[in-house]
Amino acid sequence: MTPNASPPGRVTLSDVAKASGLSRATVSLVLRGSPLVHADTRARVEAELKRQGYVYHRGAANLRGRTSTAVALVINDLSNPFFAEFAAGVDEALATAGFVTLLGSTGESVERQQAVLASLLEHDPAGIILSPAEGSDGARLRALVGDRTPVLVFNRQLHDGTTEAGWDFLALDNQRGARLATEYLLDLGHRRIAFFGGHRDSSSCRQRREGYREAFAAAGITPEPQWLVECAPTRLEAAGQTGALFVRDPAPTAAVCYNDAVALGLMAGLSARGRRAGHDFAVIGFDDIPEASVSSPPLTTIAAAPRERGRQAAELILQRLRDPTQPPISTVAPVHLVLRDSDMPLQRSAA
Amino acid sequence: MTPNASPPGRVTLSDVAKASGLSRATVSLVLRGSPLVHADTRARVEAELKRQGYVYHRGAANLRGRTSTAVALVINDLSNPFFAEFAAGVDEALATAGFVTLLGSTGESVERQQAVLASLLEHDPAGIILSPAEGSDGARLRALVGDRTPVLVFNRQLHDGTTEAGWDFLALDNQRGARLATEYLLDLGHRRIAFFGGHRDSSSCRQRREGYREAFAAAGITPEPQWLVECAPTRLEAAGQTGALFVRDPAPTAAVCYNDAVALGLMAGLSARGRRAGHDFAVIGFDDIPEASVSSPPLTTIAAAPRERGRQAAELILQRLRDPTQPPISTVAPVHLVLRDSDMPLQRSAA
DNA sequence: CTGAAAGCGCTTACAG
DNA sequence: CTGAAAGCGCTTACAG
Repeated sequence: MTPNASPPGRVTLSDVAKASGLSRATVSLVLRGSPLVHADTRARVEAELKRQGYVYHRGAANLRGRTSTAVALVINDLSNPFFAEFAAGVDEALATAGFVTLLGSTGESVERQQAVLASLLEHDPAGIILSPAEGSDGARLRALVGDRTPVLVFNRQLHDGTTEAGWDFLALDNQRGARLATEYLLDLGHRRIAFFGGHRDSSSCRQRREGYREAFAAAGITPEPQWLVECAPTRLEAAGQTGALFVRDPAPTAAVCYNDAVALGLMAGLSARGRRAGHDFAVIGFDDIPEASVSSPPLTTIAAAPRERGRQAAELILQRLRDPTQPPISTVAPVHLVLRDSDMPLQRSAA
Repeated sequence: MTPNASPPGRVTLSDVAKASGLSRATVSLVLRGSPLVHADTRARVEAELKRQGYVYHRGAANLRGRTSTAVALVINDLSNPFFAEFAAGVDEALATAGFVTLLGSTGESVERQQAVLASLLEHDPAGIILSPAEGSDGARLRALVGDRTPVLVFNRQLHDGTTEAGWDFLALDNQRGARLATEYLLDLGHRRIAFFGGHRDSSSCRQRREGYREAFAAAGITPEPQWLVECAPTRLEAAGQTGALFVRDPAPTAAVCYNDAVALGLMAGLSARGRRAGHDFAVIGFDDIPEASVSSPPLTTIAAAPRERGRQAAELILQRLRDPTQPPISTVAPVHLVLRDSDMPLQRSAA
């Protein structure tokens, strides 16, 4: 309020204590709502707190109490809407619990991930939510993080196995998602269904392929090996690989895609060949990114509710902070089919 | 490495000092790369640091030195791709400078904004990057933040004026962007051009409308008042308001939209009326969100390069930390037209 | 080139 | 119900 040239200097507990003629201990008790303090004293202190514009210094409190009210969130990249939603969910739930989110991005680089974690660790997070960069080495991560800081691994399994390493794990039900998509297409009458996109060596791709196989097995059908086409999980790569679907006759009439980016790329690839998803070829994605609902046609897909996953991840790490001794838990988050317009029954494609 | 049941307990400077037969002061000097320390001593300390798995406690250092290596980033919502990109840029630049990002989301609520700021302030950020919630009151914010913590306001002006309040300001060149879009449509032969979407009382909307007027003025044309149609800046609202464009004859043949969300909604609204953007009506957006490049048709728009803006915001706040006394600076970030397929010359729409 | 002492802003036993 | 003292993990003068 007063126009000061020099920065005012922080108001501390001591200042407030002095001005109210009390000890710092008493003011501290007021701050944390202790019932030990007399109501009059409390009122007096609170007035003084307000008057001086006191701001609690959580860092000092944490140092003294050897606690931390921060949780580090390490993700690939916020420009991926899936992770942006996830981060929003994490931040929301952490804020509600009185924690602050320390953000770090790896850009899918294992080296940057080490650097980012090292830096975040210096800020003494109570726990870490880590969506590992592709190719992350569990042992190396563990050597860096140590065993003082609990970690929740999200989405991707670490190479040497997460659960065994004693870290919690939250995964999407990849297998069930792909099974749901495949079953739905089978119900629609399709028999020649491709699994399109993704890399065989990624754990999520393996799991989704497994769900695809499962649905075929349940239907008593054996999928042809050439219906499995690999490609990098990007729109561009997928568009470029579209041709691989039609090299042999009879070609597939439908595809379960590794993710939405791939599905969107496939739809573009189909357009380029004079075909249209939902009209003469059925396409199902995975993720339900925001674009899926506004593509043309809107994409039928498997939704993973990333924001809800974020909240769940935050809850899991908070729970771990409350009870550090309970054995590591591995959670599989549900997933569901969202029907839009990119699929259709077999008849139409035969026409 | 050793399977401990009980948590290991933090390794401190004292531990390392003791083990190397030195004082804490010396170890501290090693940590910060002081040239005062003998090379041999340094080597000895560094080996011990590694051996014990020492992790620097930046919070303790900051407390002692009365410094902070955190910057708070308060935004509306990460699920908005514009802000997600912005946040990614901020985080990237802060990380490079050795700072950590404290994340907070307001969800466009002025009350939550107060709460989030209060909470972040307790974590003692060196500075704050604030993209204010709509309707934010500058005086109220300033009362909360005080004048110890520098603030960079991004994107939206505060109600009582930012610059006067002594805070730095980074804005998009809204006016120039809208002028570029309008001029381009005029060049294409359009004369009846709507300004579609946004709320009159938001400063960015006012500025964009001003750019629109400017282009008309330069062309010596007076726009009709009914070409200004308001609506909330969401896809859904925009789709619903599409009809307002065609209530009077002759109707506009083109629209400059408040933002991409509105433009996408308008394109949907046009489709519903049997029209198609880029074919018989010209549409230009603002923001260049990722969806703009994959909509159907891809959207011609004004790009604000949000990631680059994020980096810029981080640079500005870091600069302010270096020199707290320099007068508040107000920066206007450039903006440019990205041509895609949702516009077209007038002739085609006349056909 | 290295060490002893004080202190950043808090909280936690321990007295009274 | 309130206060005096010690200490969280660091850094900063000040000596030597």
